[in-house]
Amino acid sequence: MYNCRVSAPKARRSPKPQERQRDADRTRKLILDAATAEFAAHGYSGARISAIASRAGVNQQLISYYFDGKDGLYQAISERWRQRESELVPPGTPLPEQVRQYALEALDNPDGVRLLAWSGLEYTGPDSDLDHAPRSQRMQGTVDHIRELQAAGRLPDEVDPACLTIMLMAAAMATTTLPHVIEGVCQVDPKSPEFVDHYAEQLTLVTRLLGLEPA
Amino acid sequence: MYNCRVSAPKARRSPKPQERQRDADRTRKLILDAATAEFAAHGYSGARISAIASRAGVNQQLISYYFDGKDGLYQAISERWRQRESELVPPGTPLPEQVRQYALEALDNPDGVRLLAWSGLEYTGPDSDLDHAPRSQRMQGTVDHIRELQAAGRLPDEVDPACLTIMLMAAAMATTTLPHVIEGVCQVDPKSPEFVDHYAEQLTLVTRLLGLEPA
DNA sequence: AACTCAATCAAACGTTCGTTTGACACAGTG
DNA sequence: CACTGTGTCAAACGAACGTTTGATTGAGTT
Repeated sequence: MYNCRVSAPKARRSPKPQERQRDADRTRKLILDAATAEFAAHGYSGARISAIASRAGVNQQLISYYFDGKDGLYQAISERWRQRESELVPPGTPLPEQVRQYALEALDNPDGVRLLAWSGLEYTGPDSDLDHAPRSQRMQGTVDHIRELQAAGRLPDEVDPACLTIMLMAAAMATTTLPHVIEGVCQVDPKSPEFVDHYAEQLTLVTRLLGLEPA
Repeated sequence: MYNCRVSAPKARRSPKPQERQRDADRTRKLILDAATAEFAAHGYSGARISAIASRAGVNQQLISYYFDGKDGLYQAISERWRQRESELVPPGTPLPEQVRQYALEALDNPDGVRLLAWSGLEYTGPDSDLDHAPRSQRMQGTVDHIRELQAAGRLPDEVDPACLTIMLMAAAMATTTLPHVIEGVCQVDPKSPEFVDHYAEQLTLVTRLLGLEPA
C-alpha cells in the first residue's frame, strides 16, 4: 500500500543517529507525526499535504516518496494509531475507572480521539479495507465485563451490554465530538483541563450509578 | 452573508408555480436540499459544489448567484437547519422518551444529525459567527428538567445536570458518530432501522435506570 | 411589440492541491 | 578515489475545484 521499505540497518558503527543529516526512519516518523496532527485537526478531505510537509519540516515530495501519496499516508497513520490504541487501557480495570480514563484521553491524546471521530463520519461501510478488528476485540472485553456484572445481578437483564458499551464510549468522547454544544450549554471551554476533568469525573459517577462496578 | 433577495411575489395570477420554467424560490430550495445532503455526507471540505449542482439538477453557477459561494451556502443550510431543529422535541416530554426520539433522528433525519456531528469536529472556537443560541436554549430546558428530578431526590446531588445532558446527547448520536465501532462490536448494520430502533430502546432503558423519569 | 430585469447556462479563468520529474548530495562500498 | 544507491529538494505538471464572465432566454411591464 504505502512504501514500507524497512531500511536494513547496515551501518556497522552508527554515528549517533540524531546527528545524521539523512535518516529515513527519522524522516518517516516526522511525517507520520505531522500527518497525525493534520488529519486529526481537519479530517481527510480537510488535511493538506503541504501543511503536513510544513509541520514535519520536510519537502512535500517525500510524502509521496515514503508513503505513496495522501491516501497511503492516511492508512499508515491509521494503522499506527490502531496499534498504539491497544496499549491504552490495562485489562481488569474497574469499568468506572476505565470510562474515566477514556474520557481523559481528550487531554492526553486528543489526536487519537479526533481521528476516531473523523473516521466514524467518513465511514462508508464494512467494505473498507481498514482493519477494525483489534479495537473490536478490545472492546469486546468491556462488553464481557458488563455481562459479568449483569450475571451478578448488578444490572437488569434487559440491558444489552454491547449497546451500553457504545453509549459509554460515545459519552466519553463528547468533549471532542460536541465542543460546540458544550460551549453553549455549560458556558465553559470544552477543551480546558478543568472541564475535561470535571466531565470525566461525572462520567464515572454516572457509570457507578448504573451499578457498573465490582460489588 | 449570502444572497438573500426575497423575490417579491409580484405575480398577479400565478400560473401554477410548479409549471414555471424559472422559479427562484424553487431553485433555491433545490440547491439547499442538495447542499444539505452533500454537506451531511462529506462535511464542508469534502463537499463538492459540482456534486451539489448535480444533485439539484441546476447549473453550478447558480450556487454563487443565489448563495454567494460555497461558504455562503453552508451558512445558509446551517441556519435553516437550526430553525428546523427547534421544532423537534415537544417540550414537557418525559426525558426517556425525549432521548429516545433523539436517537431515532438517525432514521428520520440523518442529515441533521450528521451536520451537527461534522460541525462539532470542524468547530474551532466560540469566535465563530454561527449562532448556537437557539439550540443551547432548547437544551437548557432539558438541563432544567434534570435539575428538577434531582431536586425531587431522584438523582444524587453530585451529578451535574448539564454534563448528564451532554452525555445523553452524545450517546443518542452514537449510531451516526460511531458506525464503525458499532459494526465491529455488535456485528450489525448500524444504520439499519432494526438496530437504530433497538439502540434507541436501550437508551431509554438506561435513562430510566438513572431515575430520569417523572415519579 | 418593444423593453427590462431576473433567471439560467456554458465556457473560461485563476487557484489550489497532490503528484511526478529530474537533478543533486550524502553515505556507504569496492 | 570512483561508484552506486538512497535520501532530499525545487520546479513543473495536470487535474480538480470554486468563482467569474458574458451571453441567452423566459417572464412581467408599458
